[in-house]
Amino acid sequence: MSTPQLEKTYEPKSVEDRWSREWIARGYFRAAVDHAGQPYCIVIPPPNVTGSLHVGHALNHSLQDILIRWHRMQGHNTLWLPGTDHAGIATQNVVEKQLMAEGLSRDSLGRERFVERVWQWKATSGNTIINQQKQLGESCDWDRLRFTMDEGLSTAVLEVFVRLHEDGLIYRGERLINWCPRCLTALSDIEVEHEEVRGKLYHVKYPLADDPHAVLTVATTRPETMLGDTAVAVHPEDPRYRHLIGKKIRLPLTTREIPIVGDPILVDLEFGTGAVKITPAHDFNDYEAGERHNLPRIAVLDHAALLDPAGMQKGAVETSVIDMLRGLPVSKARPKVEALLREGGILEKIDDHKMAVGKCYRCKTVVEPYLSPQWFIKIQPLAVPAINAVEDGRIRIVPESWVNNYLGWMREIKDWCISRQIWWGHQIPAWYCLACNDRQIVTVGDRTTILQGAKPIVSKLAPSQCPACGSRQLIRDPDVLDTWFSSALWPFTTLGWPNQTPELKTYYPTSTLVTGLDILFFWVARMIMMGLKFMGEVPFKDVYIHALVRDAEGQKMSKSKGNVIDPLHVMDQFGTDALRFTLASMASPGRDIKLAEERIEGYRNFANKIWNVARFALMYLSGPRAPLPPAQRTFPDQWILSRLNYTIRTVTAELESYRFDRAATALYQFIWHEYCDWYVELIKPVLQTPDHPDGASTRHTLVETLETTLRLLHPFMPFITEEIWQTIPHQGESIVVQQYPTVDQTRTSPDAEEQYSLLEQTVGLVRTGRVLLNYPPGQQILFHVGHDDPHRQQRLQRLQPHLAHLSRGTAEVHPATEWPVGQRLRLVTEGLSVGLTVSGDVDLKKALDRLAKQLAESDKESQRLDGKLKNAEFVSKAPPEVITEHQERVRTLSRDRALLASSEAQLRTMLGA
RNA sequence: GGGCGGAUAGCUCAGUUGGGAGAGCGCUGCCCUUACAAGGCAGAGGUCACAGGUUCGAUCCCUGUUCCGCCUACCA
Repeated sequence: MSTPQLEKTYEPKSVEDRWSREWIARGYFRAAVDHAGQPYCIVIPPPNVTGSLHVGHALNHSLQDILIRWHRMQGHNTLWLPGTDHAGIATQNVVEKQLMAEGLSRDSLGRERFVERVWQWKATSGNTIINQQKQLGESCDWDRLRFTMDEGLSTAVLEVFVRLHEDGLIYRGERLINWCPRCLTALSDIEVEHEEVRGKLYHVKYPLADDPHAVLTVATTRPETMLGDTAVAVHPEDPRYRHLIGKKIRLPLTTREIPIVGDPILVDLEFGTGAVKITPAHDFNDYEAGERHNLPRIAVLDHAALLDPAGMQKGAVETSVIDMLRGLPVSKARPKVEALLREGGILEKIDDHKMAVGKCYRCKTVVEPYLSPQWFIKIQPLAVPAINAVEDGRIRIVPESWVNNYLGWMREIKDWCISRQIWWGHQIPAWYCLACNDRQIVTVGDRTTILQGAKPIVSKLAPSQCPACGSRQLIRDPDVLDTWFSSALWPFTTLGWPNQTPELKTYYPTSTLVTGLDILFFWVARMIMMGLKFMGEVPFKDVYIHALVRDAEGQKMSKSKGNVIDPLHVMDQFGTDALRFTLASMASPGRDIKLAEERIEGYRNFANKIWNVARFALMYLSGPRAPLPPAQRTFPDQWILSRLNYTIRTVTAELESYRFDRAATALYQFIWHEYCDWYVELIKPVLQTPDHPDGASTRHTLVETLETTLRLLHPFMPFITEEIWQTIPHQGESIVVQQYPTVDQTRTSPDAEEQYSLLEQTVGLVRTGRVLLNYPPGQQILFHVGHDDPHRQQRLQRLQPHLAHLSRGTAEVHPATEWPVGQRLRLVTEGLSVGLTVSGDVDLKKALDRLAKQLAESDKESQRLDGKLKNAEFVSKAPPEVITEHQERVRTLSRDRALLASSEAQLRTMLGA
């Protein structure tokens, strides 16, 4: 009988390519509503269509694939739904860069041709990450691949927009919003990254209007915005200034006078000078203060964050100043203003000052508060149900520590600015009648602005005429929606909503959402709000939040730092399974992952270990195999089955609580240190003896355990498990669709486990003795073993052949008191004695050191325990079982001690002789 | 400013009802023993950040301190 041969080392590359194609071709990942089993569905966090697989994706996707493969094997009706996100700003940037290289620009093409161009780009480059995902072995239903700009999803976006508008939850208005002067678009609050910088605090003396010699000194970090000041605020209870409230300031560099107002919210008595300038058009706090005091808003910066002559004119800035500053960016204007103030003798001082600046999360340009008409979602009515869903447990966030984070954010959530001034995305379904809005629609050059107050006609389809005046002259709102608007709908639009599809009925609510912390607010919170609003049900039951992947030093990976670990490179070098297993094993909750290549290499070695133990099994598999009931099998077989059962229980329980790290550790421990290190060594004598009476049963256990273990491991290491599984005896066509192992109590054997503990302890002692006496590993030795406890003494008797084999020698099993007289080294632990014959002239120094050390440790421990037992309070208050345990330990220690001491004495005699 | 998380072996991290401190990697020594040198065996290495408190007993529970990380915030 010929058995298949495996190469000596595992070569992942060809195996992975072959199986990732084959699995898809055979349709194993395809879901169908009429499949048997309870539905289990995950929608993938759609990566940017511009993206390529980075290690964060690798982690995120590996964990999802583990969950999905696990549930598929458990017989669930499993759907993992893949897709990509159109990533408005990012994608537009990519294509614009391409155009620039061709000497073209977005504006030169015009909107329609530009959008066409982006679609072209998507058709050629948009599948990069999808192909890489397949390489990672992701078992998504690829036939259901979705894109946020698909026709179906786009219809859903229109539906949602119109319904929210009808419900009064979407409105348009002029507000101060975050504006990226490079992307030339609005951003939502959470698209702004705050970064602490060292800035300066300028103290500027503002003269009073009715007494130019009296001044009020204000403190500001942005002196150039003073041109748009419309008031100065002091605290109404500030004895220094409160008499000034109601008076006026002559605003320097302008010809304006502005009022002094009292504002307890804006002003902090302790900070700066206690007087604050108010610039409602360029600062969020000032904007609100302006509302409270009915102040005008004067914008002195334009949409590119350049000093705007028109704005300055409106602000009555002195003509010479306007000429000096016109068209300058803030960075250049600030020193000029500073110089002007200094010349005017009104710059009191400049202090160093720590402050936070907001930057665009896409391009890192400093974001400006910018006054402009935008679309918003009134968020409070959506947030309340989303808070409830988490509070009452309909949604479980894992790890739980993020719950408060979520709730805190949701309770203070502000209206969501959803309009973006870009071209790539879902264009807002709103039209304006030119006739009715002639005063609100202004065209300057080729730039049309729809001012606040214009009346939009919101509709899924383009209206043919104005319902008010019947005019057919309509223009569409040029803005597109925030990308997160469509991804907030992802869990139900991907399943066919707004159509009531069978998929929607079967798989919604989805089971688990796996994501990184960074998009908890961007995405998760919004999906919950939208899911509850439009489906009336939570979008998923569990949210598992995993860590961030950092480099080995704990630094965030970034291209500019050059410390990125490229998952594709790593997969190429060490194998995909090794990478996946590494990421899973490091996914401990609440801790970031510091990824070093050595770790991946370590798990590459693990894969190789599995490969080789499979080779071993194949090598000895010829011959009959007999499946006896567990109780009738040999001790090693009973033991490994018991351990296997324990491992199945552990892995399953850990996966149920999303402890991928502990599940991975359990698998590693079992496979390497129990199956390979001990079980395989224990059964070698049987396998290597032709026609051994236990041969048939042992071969069966060997392969049964291996096969079960492969299934247990498959979600973590899909490729190698499939490859090996195919070569060993198995039923079925692929491990992908086999049943996940379940606990079987008949496999558990406490007796075999006890037997094993004694074996391990004994063999360990003999091997230690070997090293102490410098006996080479290959040399056969004679040794005695005995135990104080008669029950264990009997066990040793039964273990005799295993002891002899694993210790490479001849084992004499007798109670220590009956050992024949002779020169030997005796090692003792917990009542177990092992004696190695000392022959020839060996160096006994190492052995003596070891005995001395153990004696010292034993004494120390005895003293500690004695101390506790002599403590009356301990004896009276500690639970009885703890006390007896302590007493037992003291007894054992003193018996061990006596034997060790006699052994030491004997060695000394031998040395002296 | 507020909130959260972390501090355990040289490094990365486990440690779930408080009672003898663990793993992986690295390191040291001995071995090419026919599954595997990407390996085997043995071993060294830890006042569990610091200070108090609760308890018979604390790595674990409580309080405070220090250091690090993250999130969040309108000190101009």
